[in-house]
Amino acid sequence: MQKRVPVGIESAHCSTCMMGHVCLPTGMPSHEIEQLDTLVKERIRVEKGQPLFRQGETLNALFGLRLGSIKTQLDEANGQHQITGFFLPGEIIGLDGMIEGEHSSSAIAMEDSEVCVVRIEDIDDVSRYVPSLQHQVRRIMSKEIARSHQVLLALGSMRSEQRLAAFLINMSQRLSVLGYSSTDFVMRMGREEIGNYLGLTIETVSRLFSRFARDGLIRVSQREVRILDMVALNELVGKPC
Amino acid sequence: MQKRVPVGIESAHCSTCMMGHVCLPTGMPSHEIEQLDTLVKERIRVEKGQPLFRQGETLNALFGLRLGSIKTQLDEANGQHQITGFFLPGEIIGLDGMIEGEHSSSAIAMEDSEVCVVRIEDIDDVSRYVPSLQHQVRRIMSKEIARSHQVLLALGSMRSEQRLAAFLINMSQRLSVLGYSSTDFVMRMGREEIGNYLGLTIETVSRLFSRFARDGLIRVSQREVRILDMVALNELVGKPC
DNA sequence: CGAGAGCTTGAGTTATGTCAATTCGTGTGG
DNA sequence: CCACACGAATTGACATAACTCAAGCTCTCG
Repeated sequence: MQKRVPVGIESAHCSTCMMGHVCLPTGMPSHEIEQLDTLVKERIRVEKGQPLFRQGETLNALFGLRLGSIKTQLDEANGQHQITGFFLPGEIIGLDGMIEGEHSSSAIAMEDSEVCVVRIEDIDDVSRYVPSLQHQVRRIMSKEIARSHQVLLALGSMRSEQRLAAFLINMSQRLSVLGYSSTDFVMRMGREEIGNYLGLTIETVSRLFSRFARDGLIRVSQREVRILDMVALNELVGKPC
Repeated sequence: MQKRVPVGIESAHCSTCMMGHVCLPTGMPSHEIEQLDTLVKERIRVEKGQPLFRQGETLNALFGLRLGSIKTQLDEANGQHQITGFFLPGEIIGLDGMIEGEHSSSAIAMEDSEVCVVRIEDIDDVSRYVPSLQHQVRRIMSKEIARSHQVLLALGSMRSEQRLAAFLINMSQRLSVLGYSSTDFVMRMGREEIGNYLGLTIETVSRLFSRFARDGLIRVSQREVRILDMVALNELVGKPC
């Protein structure tokens, strides 16, 4: 069985896609969204653990996550890596590395996933008659910059418990936008991945989950989380020292 | 005296600008660069310590740094802040926050500086007849994403000495592109700012400078640095543990 | 020349990492 | 269906990198 498989394109139209309201077309008027329908010519299924793309590969497309979850990471020469983002359905992957036509990070599926392929040159074509598409792309890139600055803030100026609290709040918010419960969810990533992302060891992450649970902030069992005291979590992040 | 002053626009043409080769027009053919000459209608001088813009202000332009140096930072409710970038001449500021038309960070001059103002709507106008301008903007935004991911890597997975080494290497490289010596330069930021940026305290940064000097990697006096052993610095970053 | 900001250095504390042992959970094969 | 095996998570004891607090130094600028 292949690891990275094109799938039928029958319903690959932005105008009819369930994710439209949280994906690339967010906020565009419906008559313009229809004009995006030529944009996605291909969809790809990626198996859990397999790469959507690898750092250094040639880049000619963006990917809209339709289903599943994907992490991006910088791979270092010494075999280490730093996770730079966890992506949920509706989010766009591959925005870095539009530089010299080469991906500057790797993207790996955390569960069986499916992405819409949006080729860069098609973006240019379509935006000739849908100028607002340019705005959308800029908006999304800008959002990615702002997002990574937020992570920077966490890694640069928060203590471990604040980082994890911020992480949980962030997951909660993004999942609730997708229509899931904001208090009750399953994390798609393991402790090690959380630790790597937050610049902490797996043991520290584990201890923090236990402590949060003991203090009544959350209930946690493996990857299932229930947030019991969102107010306290927010206070933890907002009021340091 | 005003803190943020428009200056004469006499030579504000990208085609004749000294910074052209490292700024927005990088890599564009000269006949297209000429078409950018309508893009910059205004230049602004910002005094040392003064903001070019503040987090939350309305955004309608990007800024190309012409002269001086500027830092960007996220301001937190509690008065703290996290520096997210140090910018040198030729670099573009204001790429985050193209989201909801609001700056998501503040930009503050670290010395008397001067920026070219590029209004967003002018970008859209001009790119109608200079399509490659879109590519440039995407390229620059992409680069900013990749850059912040690199910082993320530093904060997430490097020890203090590696972070400082990476910082020095990065400064060295960027300055040499600007035509300055890559081994001998003056840092525009103080110890506190370096510490904030790298997620370290001022004392740790100071001790690291002393240690690097003692070990013969650099010579340092206040903000003047001379890199003596670039190889060792690179090894420090590349080969952890 | 004096004052203040910025930097350095030392001594002691602490948050987080490291190492190691144990438990839990899930999937596999007998 | 059970038992085993393996990876993931937890927990404890200990080590240490980095922080905090504090004192003193050194530029710079007025």
